[in-house]
Amino acid sequence: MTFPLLTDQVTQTLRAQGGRMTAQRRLILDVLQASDSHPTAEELYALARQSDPSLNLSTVYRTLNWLEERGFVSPRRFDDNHAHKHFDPVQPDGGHVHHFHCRKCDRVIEFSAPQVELLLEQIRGEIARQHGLRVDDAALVLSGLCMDCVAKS
Amino acid sequence: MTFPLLTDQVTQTLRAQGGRMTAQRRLILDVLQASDSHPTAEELYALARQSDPSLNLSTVYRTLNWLEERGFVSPRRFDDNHAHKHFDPVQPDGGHVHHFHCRKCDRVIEFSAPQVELLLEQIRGEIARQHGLRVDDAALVLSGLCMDCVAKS
DNA sequence: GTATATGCAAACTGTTTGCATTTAC
DNA sequence: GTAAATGCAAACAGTTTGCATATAC
Repeated sequence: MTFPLLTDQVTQTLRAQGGRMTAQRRLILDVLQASDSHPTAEELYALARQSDPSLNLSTVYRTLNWLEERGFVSPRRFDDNHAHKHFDPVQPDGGHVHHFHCRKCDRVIEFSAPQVELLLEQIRGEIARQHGLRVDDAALVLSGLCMDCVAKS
Repeated sequence: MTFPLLTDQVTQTLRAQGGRMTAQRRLILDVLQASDSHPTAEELYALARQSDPSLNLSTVYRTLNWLEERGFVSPRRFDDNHAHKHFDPVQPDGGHVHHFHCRKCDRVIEFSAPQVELLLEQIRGEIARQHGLRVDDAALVLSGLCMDCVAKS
């Protein structure tokens, strides 16, 4: 799951926008590319410091933000600790609610449809079989434009 | 999407575990129940303080954690700001990678299968049609036990 | 040479914790 | 009366920012 072109692409963008390819950025990109473990900023920092102990954590954050703004990396959140959480009441019937997040107005819309549940069940089975693991839960987060924002555009 | 029984259920559990139903807890539960906006702890705090300005933020956190531990509320994370992020390289072909999160060893396993993509496509269409919105992206996070942890148990 | 990045320390946000006081049972 | 919950302040983790210094172009 590595993309040998990442550093090159970034260098191009950098050039196009009057930015500069520094040793730190190159290092961070290398580490990012070499890693398939979804590192957090801190983990990436620790890895990169093995090569350059003088690297600063804020440089890592600045670089990651820069990369994210330009679509080179995408943030994911898996762990429930230390995260900015939203709390929903849990459904008494144990049924599942999934979410749609409008990227324009930030609205969150819940949905749950039997057909969706059925399809998800197939996916869960598929993945469980393929990887030999046990799937207990499936969280689906769709994103796009909600009805209101679609109407406005 | 409200469950009138929430406060009652919590009271029962509380009783069963030697806990106490306080005015603060009742207030937090009421606010949680009345709200369909997926409030964060801070938002919930702000809402609840309208009824009881002496309510403390740490009480809100403690109550939410208590509720979460007992399965009464479930945390969700939607916003990319202020969250504990994991960074992945974005795939150049725009293809999709989904994730499996082992709740025991915290390992994250990527997967992407054409069948899954196909099923997700159906879900996206279904939801888009049902709600009249535009779905640009679908993030699927499965969780359970990974192969290693299954083997160990 | 100049604009851009860096390192460092200090600030900031969201969350947790220790402890004395209050309160539900 | 006693164990459990609260309020408060202080600590904590992850992230951002201001500023002087260094460096890519």
